Amino acid sequence: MEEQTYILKNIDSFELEHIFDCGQCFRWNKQADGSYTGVFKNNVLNVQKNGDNVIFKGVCNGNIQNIVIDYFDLKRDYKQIKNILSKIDESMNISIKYGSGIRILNQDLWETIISFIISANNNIPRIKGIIERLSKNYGKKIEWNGEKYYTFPTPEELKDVTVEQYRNLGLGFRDIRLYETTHMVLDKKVDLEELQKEPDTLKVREKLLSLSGVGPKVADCILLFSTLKRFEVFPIDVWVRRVMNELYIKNEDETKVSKKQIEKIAQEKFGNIAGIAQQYLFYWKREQKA
DNA sequence: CTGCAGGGGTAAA
DNA sequence: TTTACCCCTGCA
Repeated sequence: MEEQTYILKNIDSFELEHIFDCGQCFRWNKQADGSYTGVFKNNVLNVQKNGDNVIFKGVCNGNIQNIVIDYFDLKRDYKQIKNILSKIDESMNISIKYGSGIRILNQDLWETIISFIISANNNIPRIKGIIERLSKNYGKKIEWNGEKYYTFPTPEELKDVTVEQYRNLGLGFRDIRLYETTHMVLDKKVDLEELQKEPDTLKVREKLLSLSGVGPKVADCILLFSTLKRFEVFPIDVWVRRVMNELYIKNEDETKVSKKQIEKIAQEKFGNIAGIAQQYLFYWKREQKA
């Protein structure tokens, strides 16, 4: 594959740190020069920001411009979304200023499912390590710029992998979940192409929940961060619970705040773009702590 | 140095 | 509603 370059000029709402460190993806790594390199589908890309211009460079399976526009959700008007959300209240306004360059990536459905199964009760460095080892062992190699990269393995590529082999990669108790989900997808007990076409979000959610290792939080992450693109869902993890309690509920013990309570407030305040609001709040809260 | 809690939850009891 | 679960890290 030949290297391609694409330059976006005068871009609005696009910050590398915000996009890659807001918890939606696991395969983008910061380089010494501040740029990020990542693998998605059969593409390896380096993204660099220079003033208001963004330079995309890498090897792509297709036209780099089309691929970038799709993956980075460039057709969506985040300025308008931020306008709406920032008027809701002052906390939302502050968190949006903090993560003003966030964009929700269009990530491959299969990769998102497996990545977030791995994320359960886990921390980011370990999640990233597991995904890299999975790719290195079972994905396809792509060489670019003297470096080796590996695509995320397809269900077919994981067909013969045993539970024990997963365990040896450091999956821990998630080994069986990965095995079961892979075979449910291979056997079309859950048909990902059908899922992609299904308009009813609740039906899609139900299907996702039937997968092994997918509970409410993971299902919502898949709905929001993959090509399913459901911006109305509001994934609730410990950070989101924390920030929602601090801002709106103010319970002495945040662990006592129910999911339903948080969901209701999110729905009332943020409506059909609650998922994006969640990203601003999550990034804001998490970076403050870090 | 050893011990132990806790981490972007889930499934089974 | 409560509890165990793999593995790694941070900290007492």
